[in-house]
Amino acid sequence: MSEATPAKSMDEIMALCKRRGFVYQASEIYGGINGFWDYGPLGAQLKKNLRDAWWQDMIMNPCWGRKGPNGERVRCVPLETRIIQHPKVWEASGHVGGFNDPMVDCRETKARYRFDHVSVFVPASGDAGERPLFAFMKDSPSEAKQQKKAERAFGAVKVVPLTSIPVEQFAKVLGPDAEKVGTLTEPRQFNLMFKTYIGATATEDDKAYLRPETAQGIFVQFKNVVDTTRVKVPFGIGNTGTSFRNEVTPRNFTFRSREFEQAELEFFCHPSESQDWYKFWRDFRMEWWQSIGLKGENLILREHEKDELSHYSQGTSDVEYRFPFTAPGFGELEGIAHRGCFDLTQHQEHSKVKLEYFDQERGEKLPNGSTKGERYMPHCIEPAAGLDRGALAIMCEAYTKDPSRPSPEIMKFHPRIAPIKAAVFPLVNKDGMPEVAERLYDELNAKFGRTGFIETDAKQSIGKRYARMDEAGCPFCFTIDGETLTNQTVTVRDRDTGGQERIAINAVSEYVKKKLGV
RNA sequence: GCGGGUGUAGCUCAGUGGUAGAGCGUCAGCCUUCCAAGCUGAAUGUCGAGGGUUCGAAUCCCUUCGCCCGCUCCA
Repeated sequence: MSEATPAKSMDEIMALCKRRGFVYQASEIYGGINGFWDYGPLGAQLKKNLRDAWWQDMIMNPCWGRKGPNGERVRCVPLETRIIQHPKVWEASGHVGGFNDPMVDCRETKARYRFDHVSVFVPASGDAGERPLFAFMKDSPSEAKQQKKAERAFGAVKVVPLTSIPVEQFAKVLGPDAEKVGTLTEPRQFNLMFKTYIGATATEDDKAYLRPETAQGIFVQFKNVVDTTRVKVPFGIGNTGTSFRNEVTPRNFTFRSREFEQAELEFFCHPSESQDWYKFWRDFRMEWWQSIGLKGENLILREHEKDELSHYSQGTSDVEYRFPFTAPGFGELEGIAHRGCFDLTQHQEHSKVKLEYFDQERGEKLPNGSTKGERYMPHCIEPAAGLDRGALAIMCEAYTKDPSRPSPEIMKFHPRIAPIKAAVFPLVNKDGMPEVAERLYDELNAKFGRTGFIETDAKQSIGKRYARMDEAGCPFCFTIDGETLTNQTVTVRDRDTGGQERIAINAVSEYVKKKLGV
């Protein structure tokens, strides 16, 4: 951790989130429920602003109107797909298999292993008899240690997976770092997908899953979007919505929640252009997070190593933020993955519906001037962002402690994301100031109320009202004072500096408009 | 799932067996012409929940839940 960014206290951030109504524990009056968090009034608006910014910059005006690597405007359309999909969707996507890794625990060492990752030294030939079998993890210290023991016991040894050993024989297995035999539990299933039942009878035949990602809904509707709109590859389909994962250990405030919201774009392109688009999206997504306030060295773009990649991926990058609880490490905000044609191919195989795209602009030129066309399976670039993680990163980044100020805790939100956009205060609650404040408040609320809260408050001292706005992250406060009544000017107080300037009261709307970028 | 810590007002916390507390915040009033100022007053708790021991439990014991840290996990 560098000197420039002193560690922020997660406890203090969480306390402020509760105190000012950003985040509440879900079902708190019943004792809470592990892995679930609710947003209070300010948090709900903050997250909506984040979601709206994504929607605007990814779908309605993708990449701020910038041209893609093909030299044309980036084109995207929205989609809203359901949390519950046909169960076969998750078989095709690989989630049913992948979300069911059986695990074994060691009763002695308390270690937990993925069942299919554990190997065992057994005699090269014949039965071990009453002698133990020596379990180990490949490429861990246990490998050499157990091999030594096994060779002493059996002479020649061979390696077999633990999955090939009948559970009845586990009593003979010596765990990787155990002293006694028989400490491994039988393999247990960990279902990372939430299960539910469709229909009132709720039998096993009615089983369905709550989606672990929004992406599959997009792939499943790819053909409908192509057939019913005038989109042409390359283009993207965006979808925001709630997903569910039965995390083994929900941890770190809202960072690893069991219910969370994603904003995913699946961008479809010709295989030959896919690398260019991958790089394009990777770089834009990094720039986008920076543009909404995650500036500085706490945000990084990290390209995955080859051995980190999924078997189908030809490249993945993460936008990562250094949270107080990950520092000096980073936590993932968004993954930008080159998924190749894996998903569409999988769904084509499982559904038996052709999902290939017929590209009329490709292929050899015909005498009449048109082209012959080319049929291919589009490749897909997937920028998949976590909105709750984004909101959390924004809150952590915004949280600033300045003991030199009378109100030491300040949320320095980017104006575009700030849940409270502006506040209007009469300096004192008399002499006609409240009436002027009321009129200005009405004007601002009518013009900017759709972007967030506009506040007004005449009670208590002006310092206290400014302080409250600092903690809530309101970027500007407009104050009506004695001078307003004579020359029609107000003061603008800047949240981050506490500095003030004086502007004409009829210029306030324009000022806010410009600062909010709306 | 394991181990450690923790849970008292909105927030931070004190309270080790004998009437439930403080600071800050919140609210009301007064005051106040620019930064949590001052004065007066007020509200707020099944002491995380359940059970037990005891004449009596926030306090001791058991169970359970949440949160934090470490392990484990993270397709």
